[in-house]
Amino acid sequence: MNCTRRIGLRYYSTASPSTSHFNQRITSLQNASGPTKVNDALQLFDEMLQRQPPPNIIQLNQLITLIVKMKQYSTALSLYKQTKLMGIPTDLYAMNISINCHCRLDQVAYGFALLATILKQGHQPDLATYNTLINGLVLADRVFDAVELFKKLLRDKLCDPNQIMYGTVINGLCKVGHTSKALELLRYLESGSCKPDVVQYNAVIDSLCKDKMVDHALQLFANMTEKGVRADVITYNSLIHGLCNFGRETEAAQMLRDMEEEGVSPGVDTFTILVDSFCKKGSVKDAELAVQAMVRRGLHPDVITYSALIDGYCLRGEIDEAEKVIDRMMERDIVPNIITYSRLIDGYCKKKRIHKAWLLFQEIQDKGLIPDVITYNSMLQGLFESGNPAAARELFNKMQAKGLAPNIFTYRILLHGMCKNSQCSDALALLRPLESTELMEDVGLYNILIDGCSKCGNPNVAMGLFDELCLKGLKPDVRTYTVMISVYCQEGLFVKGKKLLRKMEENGCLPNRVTYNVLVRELLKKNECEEAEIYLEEMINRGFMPDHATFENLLPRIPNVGKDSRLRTIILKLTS
DNA sequence: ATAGGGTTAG
Repeated sequence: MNCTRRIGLRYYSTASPSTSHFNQRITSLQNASGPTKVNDALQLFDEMLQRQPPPNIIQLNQLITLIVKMKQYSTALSLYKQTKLMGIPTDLYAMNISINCHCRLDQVAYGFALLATILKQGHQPDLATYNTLINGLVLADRVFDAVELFKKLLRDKLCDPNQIMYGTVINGLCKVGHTSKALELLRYLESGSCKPDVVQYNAVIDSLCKDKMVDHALQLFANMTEKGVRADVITYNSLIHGLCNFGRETEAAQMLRDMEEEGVSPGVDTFTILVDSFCKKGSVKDAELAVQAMVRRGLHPDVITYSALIDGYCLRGEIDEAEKVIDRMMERDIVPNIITYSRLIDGYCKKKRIHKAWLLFQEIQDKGLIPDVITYNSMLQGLFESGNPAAARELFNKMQAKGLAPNIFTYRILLHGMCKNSQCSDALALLRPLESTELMEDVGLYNILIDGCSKCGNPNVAMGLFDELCLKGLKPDVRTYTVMISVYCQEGLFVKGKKLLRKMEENGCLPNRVTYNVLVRELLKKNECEEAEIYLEEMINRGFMPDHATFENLLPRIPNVGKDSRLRTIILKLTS
């Protein structure tokens, strides 16, 4: 204790007065928060650069790190450019921070260029340098390259990887869904001298949850605890999220109690996971209770929490309650963002209150908020469903004019809407320029088109689309097969329809309730009663009930009393 | 004494 103090004194006594003054200001900025933080840091930076003698690189690195933590990567890089212009010598820390900034800006190549600079200057990159680059590759979705770099470092003995580097690789493997590889690496770490910490476990636990293997995740969590690695709030968040995603809210709530018992404080996001999950399940009541529970702990719901509530109320059609949530936000000075409003707009559209939706859509733009693809998608769907395809088309054009790229959902909404309004040739024309893009790799889009063309009276086009999809190597799903069975039957091609029913099973795609209903209904419509009977029995044996529309076709065909028939027996069995 | 890894909305 005495010793450190003496060292500290010596440090400050040799420093110039301005150095300690700047140190103080950096420290106070590190603890600060608020909207002026970036500007304050920039101002301090300017002051420091104007000082003679120039500030040391350590202080500048500290300050720039602050900027990096606020995700202002390009600003950080421009500050380094300035220090270079001032002739202040750089160091490896500064280089590493710069590499990280380039990686975060999706410029891994620049990162590697800086590595070359380091080497050219005869310096030795360190673990942080390499790790930053590996992570940069991971961030750029080049996990394979990241793993290759890691292997090369091992092979050429360029560095001795530590926990953090293994963690980066584990995280990368998880990101691309190679959870079992990640788990393997984790186990390897456990057996070695470089023991994994909670961060590495978290990556795998989260990945297992996303792979729908929540129980495995829970097991790993237990493993980890046994090994003396304490779970943190992120571990619990992942597990609670995983449990909620599979309807295991009760266990999730228990997990929350457990974590508090273990002395890990849940954060706003922990509760928001629960709120969101209850809302999606339709129980806003429970969601509101979760909000109360968080407030009781002195935590305050944020934009995300409130947005989840809005979604919950909209889902139940309780749009008035959703509106009230906006008021609650305003009272607490929480500013709704584009996602908040998009959910409300979607709620209005689903309630067929298109006028309200449109007004809000305009209003938020007047406020300076910029609608994103999802906002537009909701509006487009709303316009189509309220019987205004022309306005929808106009909005689509406007969105493109604004430089907003439509996504696959936009096209699904648009094509569905157009086909429904007998504009399937326009729809096809719209897609022509997209033929070689990945948008046309979407089975959902084909399903819409096939169904649309057939309903517009173009069964041949529909059949052609199905062939096209198969030729492309896309995998038809239940909906594709169902629509095609319906198309074939409508065209009187019963053999083809029946063949397709068998083929879909062979392809590992089981027919569902809709498939059978469509098949039976179409056969009945075409007076193929014996065939219909066969499939009716099959569907019932598989536990599927005829739906309303099938029944309507079925009832007039029940033979009169006294006459016995299979159909009659089936129906009696069903109605008894 | 300044750098590198993890969760998180539609």
